[in-house]
Amino acid sequence: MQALVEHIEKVTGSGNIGGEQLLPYFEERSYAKKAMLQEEGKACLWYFFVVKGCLRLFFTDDNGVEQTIQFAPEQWWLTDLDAFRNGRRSAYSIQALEATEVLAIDAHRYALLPEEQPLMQKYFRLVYERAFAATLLRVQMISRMSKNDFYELFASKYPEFMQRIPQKVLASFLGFTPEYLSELRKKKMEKKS
Amino acid sequence: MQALVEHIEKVTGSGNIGGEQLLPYFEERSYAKKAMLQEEGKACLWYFFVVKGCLRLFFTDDNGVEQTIQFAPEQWWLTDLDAFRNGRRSAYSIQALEATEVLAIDAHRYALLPEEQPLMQKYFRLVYERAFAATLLRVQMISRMSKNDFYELFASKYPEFMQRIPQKVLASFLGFTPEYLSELRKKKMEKKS
DNA sequence: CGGTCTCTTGACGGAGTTCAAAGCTAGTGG
DNA sequence: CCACTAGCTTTGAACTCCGTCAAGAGACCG
Repeated sequence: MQALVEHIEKVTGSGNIGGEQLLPYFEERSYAKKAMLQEEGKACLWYFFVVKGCLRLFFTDDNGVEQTIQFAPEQWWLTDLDAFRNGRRSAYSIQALEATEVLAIDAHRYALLPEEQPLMQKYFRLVYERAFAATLLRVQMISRMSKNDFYELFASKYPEFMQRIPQKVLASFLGFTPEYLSELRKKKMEKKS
Repeated sequence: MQALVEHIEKVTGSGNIGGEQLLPYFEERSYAKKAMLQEEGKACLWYFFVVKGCLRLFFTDDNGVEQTIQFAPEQWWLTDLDAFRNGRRSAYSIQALEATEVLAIDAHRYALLPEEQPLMQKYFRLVYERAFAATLLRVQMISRMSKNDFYELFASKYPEFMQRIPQKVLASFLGFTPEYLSELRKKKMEKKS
């Protein structure tokens, strides 16, 4: 809970938030590496805030290949937002990439939260405003840059994060095949030497 | 102003909003077709809510080709959010695709608005929550589908909108060249007959 | 009517995918 | 603590989608 309180203070710029007011809305949970937090096609009941570790959101395409849409390391929120908001079945699965601790909130309490805790109205407004701006940037990256350039940009921006995740998963996130990622890595090594 | 009030009521589910409270925050403006509302490289001072008509957000790439990032038809908000929020120069231009009426708000009043009008806190939270969810879907579309499939999906989802915009602009939004769009259209016509 | 801007057509090339097979690594059970 | 196996990563060849270039046909504005 402390991790969330810190994040709220950081985002809203307010100090002295009583964590105990927020406690009843959430459940604290721990998952082992590779544990599934949400399965494709099932009801989407939870929204997760990552305290420690890392999650990924993915689906399985027509060829049976897992395609990763989003990562959520520490201090990120993750769910199939569309399904969660509208009470639909999730189009995605969520899996822990590492041993991960989360705060989980259900749709009912998520709806109450901003109404009962006014600061959360502001908190979520700012969180989404940022997330939206970041996603717009990503749309641009994906559609304007070559896959090679996108890979290099990602590699230079999040070098330590690349150590944490399997290449296969990274390839699907960046939007190409593991084979091609392998080729890019090879080229890059050759250039450096 | 009426158009914004209706949108606020629709999004928040609240009735009876006093439009006169909101009036001092905004300026009502009209633009002719092809008018520029914002120019690449200049300060990003305004956030636009489209009352009537349609705007587009674009930049000019290294080859001098205009690349369209977003459209904003009636009831959409549009600006370079990153530049607007952080007081930076805009990386994009904004142009009217048709004769367009907007409500414009500057960064100062935009910051005050949710603080002074509590309902707007909720309104913007919901607007961004939706926009974020929609953009995530778009990221998926762009990166997982072939350009052909993406075109067909867009064509089936927004047939009337496609009539409103030049093909060149549509091609850059969908992420490919006008030449290739032309080829796709041809293929589709042949299939239908 | 002209002239410019937009849309179409076709030839060609290159980036990225698919398929198949061989080396590597890491987790598992004995 | 080692050996085995399943999955991950690398390699290479063939192929496909889509961008680039160039040139012609329409469409729109003065």
